Amino acid sequence: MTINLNEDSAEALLIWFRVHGVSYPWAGSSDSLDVWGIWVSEVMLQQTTVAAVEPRYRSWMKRFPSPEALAAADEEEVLREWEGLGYYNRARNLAVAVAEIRTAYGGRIPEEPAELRRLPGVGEYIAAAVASFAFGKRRAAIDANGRRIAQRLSAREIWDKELETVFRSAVEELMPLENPGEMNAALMQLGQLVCTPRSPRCGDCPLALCCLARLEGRQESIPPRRRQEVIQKKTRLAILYDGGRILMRKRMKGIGKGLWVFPAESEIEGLEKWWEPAGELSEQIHAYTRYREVLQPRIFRRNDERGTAPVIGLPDTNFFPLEKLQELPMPTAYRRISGQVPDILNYL
DNA sequence: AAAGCGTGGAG
DNA sequence: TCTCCAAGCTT
Repeated sequence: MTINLNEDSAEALLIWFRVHGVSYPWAGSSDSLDVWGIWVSEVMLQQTTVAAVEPRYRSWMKRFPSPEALAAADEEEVLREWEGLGYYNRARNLAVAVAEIRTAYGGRIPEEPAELRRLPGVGEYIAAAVASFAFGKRRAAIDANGRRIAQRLSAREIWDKELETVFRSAVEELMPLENPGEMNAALMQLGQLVCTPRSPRCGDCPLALCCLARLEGRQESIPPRRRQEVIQKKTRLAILYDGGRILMRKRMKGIGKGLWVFPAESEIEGLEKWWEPAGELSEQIHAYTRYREVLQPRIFRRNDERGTAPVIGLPDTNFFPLEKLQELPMPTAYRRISGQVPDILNYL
């Protein structure tokens, strides 16, 4: 197997990057290395688009400008700040990692990839990215962009250990001694702007001449599309309103762990006995991994205000005053629902 | 080691 | 509207 990367193509790539590359807020300059910001950006950017990350990165760095600031925050607030980005374990891992850094490294973020790699939430990619961007190490950070580029350069339909080894050593060999991270950034942005998953702009590509997929006209079909079926679900939600407070449930495991949600009607013990429907809110779609769930929220109020307290029969729940919902981390679909609740209450 | 983990933007 | 998939990691 071959990858036709040489000094000339690497040079062409870097020149392309300097002309067409985009500078993001997390790009540390050589004189003001912001290690923390680079790390945060890498975590946010995993499986998440640059467009979605940019505004959230700014607010996160404002609230948690240093590892210490994050280490001092409680989980609820950390998740609230992460809300909307998804994959909430990333935020939890980051919080655990900064706590470890405080105790094991005296608050100093380690420079060596092997040490970074031991922190929770830091895998091969992020370790290499931080080491190269923040500390100038010659380590290839290979992400989805890099894999796609490698597959197209070599016209291989599968990404395997062999291709990884060949590509990694080729990249690391060509990384300049001065600012080697620029090579990683160049590859990623090439994948983002030119060597895109669909309709790659080969006419603008500095590597077009050494690309086998392009040579064979197979750039559109490498890598092959993956397709998986979407499972449809429909869930009725119970928004229980009692004495100015709303019932919420905290998810303790699985999807949305640590986030607060409105319980499903089916989860409430004796719903008809204690509660009466008082209005409907508009449906919301909660799409996650391979599910597409339609949420149908209904407001309920106590059918007998003077009776004994109703049985909820559901653990990890609590009634919160309306203003408090603002502070609870929720999945975004539930956040949209919570935004409608005050309007409905005006009619009660 | 295959599957779980969220969401929004782009086409 | 619908499909694809993104600067991955963990178990």
